[in-house]
Amino acid sequence: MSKFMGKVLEIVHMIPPGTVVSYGQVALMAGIPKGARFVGGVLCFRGENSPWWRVINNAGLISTTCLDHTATTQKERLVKEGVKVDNKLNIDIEKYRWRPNPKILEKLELKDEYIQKLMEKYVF
DNA sequence: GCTATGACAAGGA
DNA sequence: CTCCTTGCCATAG
Repeated sequence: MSKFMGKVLEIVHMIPPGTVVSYGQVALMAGIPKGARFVGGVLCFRGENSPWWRVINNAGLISTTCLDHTATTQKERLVKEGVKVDNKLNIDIEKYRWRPNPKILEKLELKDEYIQKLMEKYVF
């Protein structure tokens, strides 16, 4: 397991139940500002032991194509945690988005510029 | 080291 | 919001 894979999984494990994050957010927190696509690959390959269903795209839609983790399964898991998902797999991401504490960001040993972007984009 | 690939993102229409 | 195009990154082989 490479260091980025570990980082991504580590972050996914931190996501609290009932909240969701976008691939781009996870990628940014992992130190890969534009590696959103890579996040999906990691979740498909190593998603068995991670809450992969709390990760959706920035448009608030479930977009999994992984045969082992179907969209319907993801929807059910989210609904079970209290997240509303309509028939079109649409989620009010801004309402359920996870806003990580500064302590967590600090723990990830992120560069200041990444923290700045996270604060501007998601927390602030 | 190079190419192809993927559960994406951002910007324009 | 939807649809299309372009750019991205790390990984696998």
